[in-house]
Amino acid sequence: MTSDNDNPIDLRLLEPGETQDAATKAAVFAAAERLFAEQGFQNVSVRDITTEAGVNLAAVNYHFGSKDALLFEIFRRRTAELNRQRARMLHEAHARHDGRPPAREVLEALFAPPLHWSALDHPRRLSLQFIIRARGEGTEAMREALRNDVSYLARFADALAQARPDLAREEVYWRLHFCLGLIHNSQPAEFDRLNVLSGGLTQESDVEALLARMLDFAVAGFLA
Amino acid sequence: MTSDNDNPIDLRLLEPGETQDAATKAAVFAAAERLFAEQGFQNVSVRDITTEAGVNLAAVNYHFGSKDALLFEIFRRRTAELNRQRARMLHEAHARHDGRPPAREVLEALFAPPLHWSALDHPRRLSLQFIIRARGEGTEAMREALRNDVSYLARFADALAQARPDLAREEVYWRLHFCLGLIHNSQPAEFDRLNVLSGGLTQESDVEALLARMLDFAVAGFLA
DNA sequence: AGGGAAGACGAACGTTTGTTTGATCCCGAA
DNA sequence: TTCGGGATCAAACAAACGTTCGTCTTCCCT
Repeated sequence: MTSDNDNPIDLRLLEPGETQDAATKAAVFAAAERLFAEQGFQNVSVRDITTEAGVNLAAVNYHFGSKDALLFEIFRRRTAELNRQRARMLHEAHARHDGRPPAREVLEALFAPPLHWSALDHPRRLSLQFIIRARGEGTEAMREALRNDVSYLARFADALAQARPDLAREEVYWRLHFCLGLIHNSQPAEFDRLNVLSGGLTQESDVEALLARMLDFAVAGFLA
Repeated sequence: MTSDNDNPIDLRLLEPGETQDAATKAAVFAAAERLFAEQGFQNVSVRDITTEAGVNLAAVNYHFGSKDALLFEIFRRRTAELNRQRARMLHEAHARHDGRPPAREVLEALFAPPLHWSALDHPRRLSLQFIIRARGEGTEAMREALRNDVSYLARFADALAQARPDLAREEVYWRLHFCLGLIHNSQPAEFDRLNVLSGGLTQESDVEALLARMLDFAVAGFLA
């Protein structure tokens, strides 16, 4: 049981009908998430997954129906967890400031969960890479889910609009879009290039420092 | 001959050895760029390309060697053109300000070329999507090229460091990285989500307004 | 102890993939 | 006109793909 593996709590929490222990299912899920995150969706075959998980080839279709359904299941579970953490942090920021949190704390609720996931020793490190990948190379079902599930983003837009009531609503959306771009750019390949450019000066492994840097940049940009 | 097609000047400019007119080669190039940009690299087969181009299946391997070589050829040609435009704008900004351009004009040299390409009626609109795609789902050769070709980025970092001499060099690199993230986020899928979120309030088709918005945000973030 | 459903298994299915082959066409040079 | 070589063509290639099929195995329930 490595740190990347699922705990059974997650499995039962999101699928109430699941009564089986399904160790094989969890192994497939964990192996698929890791391989997909590292190599991309189309570059990983069902045989790669089942070999990595040490289970039979037919396990994917038996437990998840199809390769695409497995992909979507991973995507759905991880995005739900990430958005839950963001919503909770935003809620706490509201509670701390009588419903009108400053822009910095709103953006922190947006940035902190994914940035913490990106830490080298975090159990959800590969989940974040998976989600970021889904944005560009995901199934049509994934992209449709990303497109339509904007309810949690709307709450961030509302909070940001409250923090800068003089700003046109349209502008709030654009700047929120820019802030999200900062997160989606937190990919290993981008960090590698940054390291080459800076001659190893930049340390993306220091997550807290990166979060502070990103917040400085984003807050200044949003309040411009 | 649609607007997306290559002109023969490009072909001869980058491959001096080319003596053949090669209308078929240009048709394959144009069809491949469009399909790859729209559907992703792995979701487009050689048969899709040759059918779209109206040529024989073997044309890809005959003219480019392999599917991957064709991909890399498109990538190499388009990134070279984009970086050339950026370098030229940066050079002009230097010329206008005695070698010390303000941050806004440096960032404009970084943002303007890709943003102009993203305009609906621009002949390089799909080229930009292709380049952005290459960042996440590209071949290992592409990602290595992206990682190692930082020479043109170094000049932007130098110019930005001159505009804010008090800023630690390390910080300059980080904020340049953040600025690049704004560009990479200019994908159709992201714009779609933004439109859903804002209820159609945001108009990404107004490229000049978007460039101004992005510059406001990035300059404030960089000077924070 | 026995019955039965769920799970795991090896093996094969039919497609689709990128690539290669050898014949044929076309057109400029001799 | 004849020759020759680059360009195009239909056809086939082996490999890899996702999925499905029967058949064992396992283990809980009565």
